[in-house]
Parts: sequence; structure tokens; C-alpha cells
Amino acid sequence: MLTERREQLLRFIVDEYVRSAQPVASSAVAQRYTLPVSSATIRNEMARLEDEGFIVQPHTSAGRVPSDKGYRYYVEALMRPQEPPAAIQQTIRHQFHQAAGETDEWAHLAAAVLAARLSYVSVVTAPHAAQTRLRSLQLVSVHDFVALLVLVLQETLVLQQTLTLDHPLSQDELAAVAARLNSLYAGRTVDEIRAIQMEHLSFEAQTVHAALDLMESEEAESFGEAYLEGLRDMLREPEFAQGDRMLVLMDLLGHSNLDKAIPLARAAGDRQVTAIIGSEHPQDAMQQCSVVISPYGGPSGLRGAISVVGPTRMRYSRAVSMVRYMSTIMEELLDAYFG
Amino acid sequence: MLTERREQLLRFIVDEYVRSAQPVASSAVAQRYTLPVSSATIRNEMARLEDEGFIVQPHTSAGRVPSDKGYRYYVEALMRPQEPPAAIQQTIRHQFHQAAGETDEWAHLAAAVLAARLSYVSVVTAPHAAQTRLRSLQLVSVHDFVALLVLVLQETLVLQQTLTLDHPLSQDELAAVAARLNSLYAGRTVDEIRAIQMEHLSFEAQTVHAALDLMESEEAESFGEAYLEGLRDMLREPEFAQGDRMLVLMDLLGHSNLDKAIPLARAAGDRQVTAIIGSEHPQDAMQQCSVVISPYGGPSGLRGAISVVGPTRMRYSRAVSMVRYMSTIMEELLDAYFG
DNA sequence: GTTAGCACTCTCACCTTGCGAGTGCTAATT
DNA sequence: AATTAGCACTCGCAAGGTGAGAGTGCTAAC
Repeated sequence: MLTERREQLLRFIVDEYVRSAQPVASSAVAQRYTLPVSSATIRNEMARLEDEGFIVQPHTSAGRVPSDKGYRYYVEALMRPQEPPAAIQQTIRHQFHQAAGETDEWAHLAAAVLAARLSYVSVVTAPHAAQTRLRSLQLVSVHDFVALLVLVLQETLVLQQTLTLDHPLSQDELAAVAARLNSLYAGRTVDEIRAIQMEHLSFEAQTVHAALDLMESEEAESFGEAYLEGLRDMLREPEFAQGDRMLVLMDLLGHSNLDKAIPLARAAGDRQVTAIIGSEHPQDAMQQCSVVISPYGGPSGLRGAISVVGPTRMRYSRAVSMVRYMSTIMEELLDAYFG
Repeated sequence: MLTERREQLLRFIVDEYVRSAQPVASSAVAQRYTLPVSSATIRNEMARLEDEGFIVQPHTSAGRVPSDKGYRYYVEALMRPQEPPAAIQQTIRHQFHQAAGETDEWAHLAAAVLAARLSYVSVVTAPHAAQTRLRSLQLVSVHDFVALLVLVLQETLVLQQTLTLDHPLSQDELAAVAARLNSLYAGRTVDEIRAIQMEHLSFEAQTVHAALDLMESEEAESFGEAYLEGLRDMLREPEFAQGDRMLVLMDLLGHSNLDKAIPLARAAGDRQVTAIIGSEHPQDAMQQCSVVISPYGGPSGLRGAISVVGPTRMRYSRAVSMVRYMSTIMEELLDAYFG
């Protein structure tokens, strides 16, 4: 809908504002602009862009700043996200290679890499299956009246809990119980385990009960553990220089509120990178921020989300390409290990 | 060394400044002071306290603020930390009771409780044994070429790692290997395992190798995982209102620098609550902050540290009593479970 | 040793002012 | 019809000025 020239102008304003964090003046454009036009012409075009809501003036004698609508247009039509440079891809792959064995570190690492590359806050949820299966169960004697229950769930998720015993049990006795329960329940879901009605000794019953509780509390989570990185770096952005700005943000990103701030669960729907820009976000406190988010998925219903939170004045191109790339990395890893 | 009255005065100044975050004026003291003396007398006494370095004036026409030396005197001689009120103790005990089974959540919970009660940053390291023993080892088949190694170390610490196999092994075969290795190595330390020279099948060797690596990397940590809570609340203190103040602090408290900010390891020496006030801290960036720290210990060489970081204008009395109380709670828990 | 009284100092909030930045408009130009 | 030079206009911002208020230190009297 925009003329070619206005598109170029908008692109320049966004790029320049993202770079400098200063309102962009017509003269600044005229100087570095490819087309040989004067600042007056730019001003006319800018006035049109402002009429249509793509840019705004903080005050009368200031340059222009992209509006959320302007960023939206930029993201949809103007930017061309490219794959990260080969050298960076290689570095990242190397980092994941080093951590190959520790599956539950992948999400953490992904968050760290994203935060380091973009200097924004990154939030990555660990892969998580909605309906999980018991792989195996183990009982370890801690001392006479305390035993440790270790549960291995689908896709290497390990949970643990100590049990207090009514009467002492030796390691051998514990092992026998574990073996029996494994033969009954290994490979089954919570519902299936519950459906199998069995006579149990009192300690067996206690163990099964604890195991079911653990599995259910795990399933109740709508997504896996979330790893948040890069807060410190992002707070360097001028947007957050004032004390209270970041307080609000930190409140929102606090673990208990994470899902309010970022639609991690919702993202599971559409299978691609999505940007939520400023006022498009339902949460008031997030209207100064943009979120770039992508789901990722692996075999057997494993799902997670990768996201970046930054100021609306975000390097969308880099953010989108990095999030997309990390999401493919995670899918590759999941496929390779559990495919 | 101070006269009775100057001590009382110093105590009042500290209490009042901690409460209001405003320099304390002589008239303010005169009004609420128990002794019937005029503000002029207070001024004279204040001048003496300032001469001796216990308080300072931010500028000529301002009240007085405690110096680090003043806080130090307050902590050593003036305050009388009391046990937390019975109601609060009960609440806390209840919270720990709820989490009784999850041993590795204790430190996390302790950090959360401390942060909530004090509104400062709390850092608690999980109990950690210098020389750890293998309790048991388990192998779980993930799919044909991937197995999960689960290690249970001394005192319910669970580690895991996936192994990539050269050739497919069934769950039964894996279990057989695990059983054999358990019979050989259960209950032994890294050194002892290494001393037992054995002929191993290639996969057995791989497993032992991975297990030793995991155990050693665990032992290499000079303290257990650190849980940090309460940053958001503390950033509300006026000391950190300016943007850059908190940036420095966040840098220091970032996971990689935690040990620079807080002498977690050193604390293991003296077995009591210690305060490090402002400039007493070796790290420049921490000279606006105070640290209250206490080690705690359990059976079989388990050690950890509980600490609180706040502004020098800290409620030392409450901080010391809470840290002390949490430390006894942790020791009780460790004793009850592993004693 | 204590206190009333007072002059003194310093900060802070408020206002004013001038400057610079950047625009919008108009009229001339291509 | 599009572009441009020119200019008046608006606005934010930093610098400087000012008065009030807070709080002290000192002195002299009690």
C-alpha cells in the first residue's frame, strides 16, 4: 500500500532508530539517503507516513520514531532475515556438541546463546511432553528410614523424591520392590498406571502413590522448565534506563509470571516464528517490549518454545533469524536423540 | 569505648536511618528520644560521634548517616538479634515440611523464604560434599543407540547423562551391566573406583568413564548449586534507584561471578553468622552493600552457605536472626534425613 | 554540662531564558 | 504535479538564578 519510496523511507527510519535510539530527522535521512532528494521532500513523505500511522513524533521539534504499526510493516514486508553467518552457526553447533549428553541443558544453553548473540532477554522452555510415560523407577536406600525414589520419564526426564519409611528396608528389599513395580508399570502413562488395580504392600503403595504424584505434577505443567537469560545485558538498553521501567519488567519475567508475559503455551499452535510488537501484547506492562517467539517440536509429542524479549526498538531481523535458527537446532537435537 | 548516651544515640541513628533512608537530624532525635535533652545537646554528641568516625554528614546542612564503622559497632555491640517470632517459625517449618521429600529443593526454598522475609537478595548454596560416594547407578534405554545413565550420589544427589552406544543394547542388557557395576562400585568414592582395576567390556568402560567424569565435575565445584532470590524486591530500595547501581550489582551476582561477590567458600571456616559491611568487602562493586552469611553443615561432610545481600543500610538485626535461623533449619533437616 | 538563639551553609525545587533542533508551510522552480 | 529553498514557528533542554527550608555550629547564658 505504500509507495516504493515511502517503504524505503520507513525502512531507513526503522534501521536508523534501532541503531541510534534517537528520533530520526529528515536531514539525517537526506544526507545518507541513496536517492538524491532534499530534506523538504523527505519531510513531506514523512508527514504522509505519520498520517497513516507508521511513524510518530515524540514532540513537535523532534524527528520521527517508528510506531508499533511501523515496526509491524517493517517485520512483515521490509526486512529480509538471513541465516546467521556460517562462522556463527559453526560456533553454536560446537557449543551444543559439547553439551550433547546433557539433554536437560539444551534449553538452558539455547537461552544462553540467544541472550549472548542478541543482548536481549531470552526465554526457552525445555522440551515437554503432555502425556508422559514412565520409563523406569529406582529405589535407593539413603539410610534405615529414608529411601530415594528416582523416576526416569519419557525422553530422559529424571525426577526424584525421598520417601520416609515406616520400618527399615535394606537396599536389596528396595531393589526387589523396584523390580516388581518396573515390571508392572514401565512404559505406561499416569492413566494406565492408575487403571491397573493391584494389591500392594504398604510400602509399594506408598511408592506408587509418590510416583504418580510426581508424574502428575510434571504433566500439570503446560510447558517445561523455562530458562531465562540476558536480563543484565538488556537492562543496558536506554529504554530501561529509568529505574521503574525495568522493575515492572522484572516482575513480569519473574518465574511465577512468565506465562503472563510470554504466550509460551499459545505459541505451540502455529509452527513458525512470530513477533508480538509493543501494544499488540495483551499485558500492559509489556507494551514497551516486543517478543519474538517460535515453538519447536520433536518426536513423541515433545514441545517447547524459544523466545526473545526486547524493546520494541528491536533488531527484528537478527532476532527472527536467530530464534528461527535455534529452533531448528533444537529440533535437530531432539530428532537425533529421540527420533 | 563510647559513653552510654552516645551508644544510645548511635543506635537511634542507625535504626532511624535504616527505617527512613533519610539522614537523621538532631531535632528528629530530640523529639522521639527517651532522655529529655534538647537538640543542641544531641548536636554536640553527634559532632563527637562524627569525629570518631561512626557517622558522617552527606553535606553541611544535612542530618547524619551511619558510616560503615558505625554499622560495624551497631552489629557488634548494639543490636540484639532475637529469634524470629514463633508464628513465623511455624510458617517456615511448615513450608519445609511440605517440601520434605525434595532434598535438592531445600536450598532453593531457603533462599525463597529468606528473600521473602527480608526483601533483600538471598544466596543459598545446596549442601555439598567434598568427597562424594556413589550410591547407585542405573542405565535406562532411550532407544536403540542412546541410553541414559543415572547416578545417585551420596545424600540423594542425582546426576544424569545420555550415552551414545556403538551397537544397540536392550533394556535387559543395560540392566545387567548396571547390576554388575553396582556390585563393584556402589558405596565407593572416585578415588576408590579408580583404584579398582578391572577388565571391562567396551560399553562398561564407557559407562564407568562417564560416571567418573560426572562425579569429578561434581566434586570440582567448591560449593553446591547456588540459589539466588529476591533481586526484584531489593531493587526497590532507594539505594538502587539509579540505573547503573543495580547494573553493577547484577553483573556481580550473575552466576559466573557469584563467588567473587560473596565469599561462600570462605564462610565454611568460622561456624557462625558473619556480617561484611560495605567497604569491608574486598570487591569494589560491593562496597555499597553488606553481606550477612552463615555456613551450615550436616553429617558426612555436607556443607553449604546461607547468605543475604542488601544495602549497607540493612536491617542487620532481622537479617542476622533470619540467616541464623535458616541455618539451624537446614542443619536440622540434614540431620533428620541423613544423620 | 546543658540549652536557647541565631547566623551560616547547603540542597532542592522552581522559574526563566536562550539556544538548537526540526518541523510545516508557502511560494518559487522544474 | 513534484520538488525545493526559505523562513517562521514550536518545543525540549540545559544553564543560570532565586528563594525557601533544613540543619548545623557556635556563642553566651543558665
